[in-house]
Amino acid sequence: MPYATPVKPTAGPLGEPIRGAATLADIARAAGVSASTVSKVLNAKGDVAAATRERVEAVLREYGYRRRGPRTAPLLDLVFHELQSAWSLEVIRGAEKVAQEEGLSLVLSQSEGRSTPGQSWLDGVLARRPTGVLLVLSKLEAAQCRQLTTRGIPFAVIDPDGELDVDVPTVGATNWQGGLTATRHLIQLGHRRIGVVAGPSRMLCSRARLDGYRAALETAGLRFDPKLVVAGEFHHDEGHRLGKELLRSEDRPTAVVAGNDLQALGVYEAARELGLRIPQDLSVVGFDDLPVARWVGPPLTTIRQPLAEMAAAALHMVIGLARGDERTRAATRIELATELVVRASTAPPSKA
Amino acid sequence: MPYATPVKPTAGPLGEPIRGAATLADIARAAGVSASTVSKVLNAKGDVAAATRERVEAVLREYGYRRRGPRTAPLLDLVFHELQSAWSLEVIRGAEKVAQEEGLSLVLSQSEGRSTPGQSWLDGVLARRPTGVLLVLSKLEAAQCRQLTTRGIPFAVIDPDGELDVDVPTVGATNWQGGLTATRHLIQLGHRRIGVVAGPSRMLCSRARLDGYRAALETAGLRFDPKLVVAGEFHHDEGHRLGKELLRSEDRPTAVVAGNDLQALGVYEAARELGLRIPQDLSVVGFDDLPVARWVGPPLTTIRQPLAEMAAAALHMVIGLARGDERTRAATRIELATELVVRASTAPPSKA
DNA sequence: CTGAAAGCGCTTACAG
DNA sequence: CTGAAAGCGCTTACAG
Repeated sequence: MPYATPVKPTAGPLGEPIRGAATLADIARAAGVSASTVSKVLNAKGDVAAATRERVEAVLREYGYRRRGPRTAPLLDLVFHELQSAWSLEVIRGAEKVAQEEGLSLVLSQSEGRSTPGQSWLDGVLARRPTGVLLVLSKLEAAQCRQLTTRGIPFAVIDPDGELDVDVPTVGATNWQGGLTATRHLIQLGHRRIGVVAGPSRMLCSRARLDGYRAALETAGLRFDPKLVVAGEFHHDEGHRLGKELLRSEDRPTAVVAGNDLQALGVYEAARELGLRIPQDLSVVGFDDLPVARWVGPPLTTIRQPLAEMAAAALHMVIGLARGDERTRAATRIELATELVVRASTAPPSKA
Repeated sequence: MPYATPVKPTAGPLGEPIRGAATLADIARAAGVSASTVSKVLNAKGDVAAATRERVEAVLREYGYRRRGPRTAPLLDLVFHELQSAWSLEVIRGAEKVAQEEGLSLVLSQSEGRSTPGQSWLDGVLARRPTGVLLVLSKLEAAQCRQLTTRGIPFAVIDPDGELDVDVPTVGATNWQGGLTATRHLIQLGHRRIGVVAGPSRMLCSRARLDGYRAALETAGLRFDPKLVVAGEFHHDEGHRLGKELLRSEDRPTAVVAGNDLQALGVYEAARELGLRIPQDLSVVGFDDLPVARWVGPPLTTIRQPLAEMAAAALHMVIGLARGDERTRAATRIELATELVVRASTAPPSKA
């Protein structure tokens, strides 16, 4: 063997070109093609035979090729489905902290309502070559996953929106447990008719929370009444609209479990409009524990979801994958615990 | 002249190496030194005589030198003093929209409580060579300004924290006018004892708002009473603490102008604890018009500050400067209008 | 569709 | 402290 075998990068500070890591010339040699051809594959330029392209891509993947070039500060892409409410801010904050510790800079983008970021976003990612990608409430198509993998860019998803391939690393919270705990809290206070303003059913987290609610009712021997369940987007206005629907009905619930804190505030408003006092006439439980939950009147009882910690865990996962850390590769599904925070929006139902 | 004169970049898509823009070799020629020496100046490596360094830096500035290298997707740095509350999110959102339109990616960082970002941040910026830098409630030291200017990285400041050099581009809101409008609204409702929970006095925007309050009192022929003025950080807890101070006093005000919406929510809580109803017993006006202002009970009357638009304006300013646009260079101080949004937290004082 | 060759823009080890 | 020379990693125009 006339050449030193280039190594697969497995450690070393992020962003620094790794000593001994494969160069374009190494890849060319390993794939049995010229440097020109590898360059064309990498830049999606010029004609390359499909078979050649695949062989080169396989070698790129195998060696974990990353362009050297003048060292640019290492980046990490954070992609939101939607930059919405303090929810996003908590995630940003958690990610920013870890990024700073690890010497990474956060690049922020949003997929603008679409659950999958578009090709222009992916082109941008490939051009800026981040250390990794973190998706929040978004998902990637199979082809997009493959492109990232080919370039050696690892990724993880926070709170996946819909189903995902088994091998996509994810971080979430114990949503089912949270729905269960919220409902049990109300049952223990003596509530029997408990309504739900749920999040959109396309989202896994909403479905899990709703199932937790059902489980709590069932184990308490209470009947599940579909008339007490309404669902909509995770916004204040939806909470308001749906809450009003629920509270105007004949046999209105004495308590409501909301899909998140924003919906809970919408329920607050619906209750105000209908002259119902919280918690005397209506108990409300939220989900998330955003800062605003402490600030409203009355302060909101809610299920705390450790958003900053979830972002931090996901970032550590991506960084571990970028380093080729074996222990990270083994544990790419994480659920962090939720927790009931009792404040002043829940109380026993009035005897009326 | 044996060489074509390299041009100063003045137009063309951001991020693309500009046709005809100066290369390192051009700079060396213009400065009468070798390429090696220019490289050393740029990378702060090796010994370079102070005089040589200055000459080279002058030429770098003059030509607006930007490293070519493999084209990386163009970046824009967004630096927060503190990633706090929905306030930051509005700014991020406004910036993100413009960035997307202009094909820029946002890099997010925070200076962690210090009003000036540290050297490690600056090193990062120099390494990733963004198209520009946007500072939010932060400022740069003179030396940091010079380093950015030398590398041809323009910057602007949103809502500057403290005084700034005259030639630093800034975007703000009409804070004085806002304070005036908020106070006049209360005066017109019949209030005579109007308290203020002001923001920190080190911040220009707080001082301007407070001065607007004084001006409104004076033009209405009302006496300014320093006992009715308290000041603290722009947080809920400070609003709560200071509001309580103000409302527990002997001759309590019938209305409070808060420094921002978060402080106003703190005043809400103080009022609840003291058994004062809003707006019957106490009127409250906020500042910012964050989404939460619509969600609380009662919905908050506030001065709307167009945060997203401010961010957008600042971004356009930076982009204009990066392009060398003359019209941008002429107008680097912008104040966007604030606006009174009347909701349900203000009413005439009770006759008691 | 592929690759040898030239070249680009920058960096670096080293001689002076 | 400075620069000529070699070199790095990649891209590109072009011949086959």
